[in-house]
Amino acid sequence: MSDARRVAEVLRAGRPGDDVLVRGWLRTARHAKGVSFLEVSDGSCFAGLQVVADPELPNFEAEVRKLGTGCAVEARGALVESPGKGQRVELQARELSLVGGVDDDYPLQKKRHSFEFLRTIAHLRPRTNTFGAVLRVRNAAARAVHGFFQERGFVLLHAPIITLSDAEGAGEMFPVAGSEEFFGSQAHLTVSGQLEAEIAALALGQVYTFGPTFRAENSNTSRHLAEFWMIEPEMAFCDLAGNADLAEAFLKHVIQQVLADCPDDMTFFDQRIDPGVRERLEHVVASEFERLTYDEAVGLLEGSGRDFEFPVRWGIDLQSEHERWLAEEKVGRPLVVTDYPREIKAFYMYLNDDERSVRAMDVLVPRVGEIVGGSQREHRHDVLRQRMAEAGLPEEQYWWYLDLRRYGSVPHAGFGVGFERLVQFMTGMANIRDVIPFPRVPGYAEF
RNA sequence: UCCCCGGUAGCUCAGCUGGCAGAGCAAGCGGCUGUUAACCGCUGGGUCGUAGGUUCGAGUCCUACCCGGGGAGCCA
Repeated sequence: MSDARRVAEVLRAGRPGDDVLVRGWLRTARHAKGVSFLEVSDGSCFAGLQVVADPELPNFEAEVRKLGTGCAVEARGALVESPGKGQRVELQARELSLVGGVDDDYPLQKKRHSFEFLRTIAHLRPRTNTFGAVLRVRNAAARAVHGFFQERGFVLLHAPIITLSDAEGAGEMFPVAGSEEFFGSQAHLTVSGQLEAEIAALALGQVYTFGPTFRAENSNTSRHLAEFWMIEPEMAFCDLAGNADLAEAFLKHVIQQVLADCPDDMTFFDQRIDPGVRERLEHVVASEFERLTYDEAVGLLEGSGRDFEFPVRWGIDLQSEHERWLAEEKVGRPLVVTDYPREIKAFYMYLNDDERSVRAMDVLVPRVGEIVGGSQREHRHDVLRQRMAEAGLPEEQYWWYLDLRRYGSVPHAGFGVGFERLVQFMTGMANIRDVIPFPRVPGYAEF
């Protein structure tokens, strides 16, 4: 049984005089004439613990003096108040042993690396300040996602990853090799758990999925991945307004939790990655989200006096430049745009009485644009059949989806959130490939 | 997939109208009584993304391809 303590706990609660054992990896080693300073990080928090080693150690000359960045060490000794600046306490080593050395071609240096380079060494980048912080924030966000839904009585649904159904409109799918022989039909990796979530919502009332999804789209951008994690709540007896309210509460809850759980990591993002990100997040938590219909949004855009690359007229889908103008300049806070033209949205969205718009919604936030997309679903059997016919979809393939509209159908609604987009928004990281441990993008699936 | 920019030492980059391949950091060695991305000195380190082409001569000019970045489309 180990009596080792985690650096986060030692820095928070350690008292001078404590006898402490820590284990971790050296961020940096500073060797002066008769003393060595080792910064030991174990990943438990942003900061490392300064370990002081002096010549009394039996292995001082033979081992300690040769320690460098990346070495795995184990240090035991007394915690003392630090006479130097930069840390409250430090560990005066009584025993210091090298657990694993590093070859001299260790690629991580005690200096800034480009994120492009770090991606090529994804097996080592979690040891950097930035990726340690990203992974801790990602963890806190995932915990907050489950916490939000669990507190409200939502049931977690494990949607299938291999699927025969083609969730229309979501994008290109990865085919599963050998699926024809094995399953008797061509199967693909899922692009969305929404249709299965609807099944569960119409039995359990309120459910959510939180799992990997896959898009074979040839998208080369800083906001797209071929494999990403998506959160999809689905609620029975719920309309579009209730859906928007849930999305607003959800975003505020997750952001608030991350700010509370990861203050040091957020300070780093605020100072070094994206100045102002913390204030932006606090603003989102504090503000009421604006609600606009698509008609109103188009009216505002047309009256903006701005010369957009893509001209605005009723019927177009809103472009990135339009979304950002609305969120950043016109409204200055998150907003929910609802009731889009039927032609630009999916077949399963509820058709409004005007018959030209559907009950779709997008949540737009400053800097990122669309972060949540959802809708009230079409629950009327005859209307859904007609919409599928217009979209050219075969009823045979969606027999069970149509069945749900014949047996106890109720109004229901839900939305989807890309988890990495959310982490991007919260950390201010510019490229989505740098907020997932092992990014999959066109031409690249290493690690 | 489209438009623009880039690829030179382990990393970050400089290299002019074509003419001997450079710096800082890292690494190795040495020095320095308490450092904070410590500091000082010395040494080693190159298929200039790949393949063709032009030229007496190509890191530099041309073509194709690969990879990366920014933007766009698609979307989450």
